[in-house]
Amino acid sequence: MPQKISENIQDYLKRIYEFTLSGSRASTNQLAQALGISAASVTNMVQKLSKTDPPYVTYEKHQGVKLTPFGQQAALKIIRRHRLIEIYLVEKLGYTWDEVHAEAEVLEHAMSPLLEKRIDAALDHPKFDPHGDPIPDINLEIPEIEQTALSSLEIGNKGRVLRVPNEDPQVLRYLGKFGIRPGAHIKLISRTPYDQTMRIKITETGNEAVIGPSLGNKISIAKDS
Amino acid sequence: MPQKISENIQDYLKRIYEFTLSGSRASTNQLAQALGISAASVTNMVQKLSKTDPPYVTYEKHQGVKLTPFGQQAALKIIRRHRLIEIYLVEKLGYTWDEVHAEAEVLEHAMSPLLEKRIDAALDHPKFDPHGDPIPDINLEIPEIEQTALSSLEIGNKGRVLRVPNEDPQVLRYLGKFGIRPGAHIKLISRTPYDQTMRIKITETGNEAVIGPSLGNKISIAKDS
DNA sequence: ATCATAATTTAGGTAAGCCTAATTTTTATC
DNA sequence: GATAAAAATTAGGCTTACCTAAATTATGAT
Repeated sequence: MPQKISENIQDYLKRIYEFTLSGSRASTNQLAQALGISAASVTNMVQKLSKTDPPYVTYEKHQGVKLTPFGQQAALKIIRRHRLIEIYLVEKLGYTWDEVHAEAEVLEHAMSPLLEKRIDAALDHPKFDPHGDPIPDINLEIPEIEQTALSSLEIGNKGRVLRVPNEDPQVLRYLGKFGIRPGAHIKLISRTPYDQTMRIKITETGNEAVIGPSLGNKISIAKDS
Repeated sequence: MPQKISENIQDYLKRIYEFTLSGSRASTNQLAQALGISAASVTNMVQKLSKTDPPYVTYEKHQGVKLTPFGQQAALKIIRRHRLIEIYLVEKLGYTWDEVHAEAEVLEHAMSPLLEKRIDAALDHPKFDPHGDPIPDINLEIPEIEQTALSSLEIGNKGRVLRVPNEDPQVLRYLGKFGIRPGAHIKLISRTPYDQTMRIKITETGNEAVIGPSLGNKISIAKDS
């Protein structure tokens, strides 16, 4: 019955997109926590999003949500803007990579198609944001990258960092200190049997860093063959 | 009694600022029209804005509103952002001067203090926006400029354009076509007695342009002595 | 000064998007 | 497969910022 929905759809869609990347559906609770609102509110909004014309999501009670193709386009549109802003702020305005996420989170909603185009052009159509996340192109195509978790690296083997988690400034500053950034070459020194904590060496800086297992799972690398 | 008010205060404050520049109070109807909402809504909001702590405006029934010093600071803060964005878009992203107002109108609300600082620095602390409007500095001081309306120029006399109206893209494109922009040197050729329509010559381009009286009143110049 | 008209305010109401509390459904364990 | 715990939904409410219609106040022309 309803037709149009507000601004913050975009936040819902982005989160749903993230949570359903792996193929599973996004749960009400997951979304509530990620969005910082109550589960009841999520249920409510999700029902609306499934009844627009066309619908943004498919929703079945107690089964979680999935994006429709239409919803996915909408999500990718906003993700493209978010990541373009991030890389722009770093490249052109001297931001550090731990500062850009929060800023982009706000700016993405205020970005016109024209501004998107100009920023894209000013950066010569960048393919990745500062954290290594791929930027959907103008047609919202997103390149598939072969990547594995840092945690799956074997001791003594080497790899190249592809992406790091992007939301927590503290983590980003920690990683930055050691030179762990997209493009950095690393080698796994050791892994404790008890808690899987890793020591890795960063080729470019010569530093060694300690990475816990949960962080290790969020850092993506390409393994050296 | 109330304490905090929403986002769009800023739009109210900006408009009130503009309408009270000349010293008079801003009327309910004026604001309603400028904001594209009903007069009743303006009355309502204005009452709220006069009851915050501290209040943004002083308001007396049927007498219109004025900004308090607090409200004026808030207005200048957003005007600074608006104008910084405008000049940034022109200087760094290839916008034309008729495109930037609408864009800035949205972006100004999404601009963090850090972004403001970076943009200000990237442009080396610009003093004017693309339309010649002064940009309040970091302390929200706004330089007073000696200026008069184009319409007050005497026939045969010369002047330098200081600012042009900034909101209507059509007008801006018209002016741009003749080279009428801040800094341009002009000479008044003639003025019809009947409707005060002026013909002016632009030194830089050699063009002649016809300017009606209402537009002539909105273009500010410095008269050549 | 009166009175029509214009401007403003008041009253009452709506839609969005959130909330808490109560209820229902699912899930996981014994 | 019963049942306790967890997850999700429904019901009912709140706030913000808008609206229209009706009432009030101000203004300006005679």
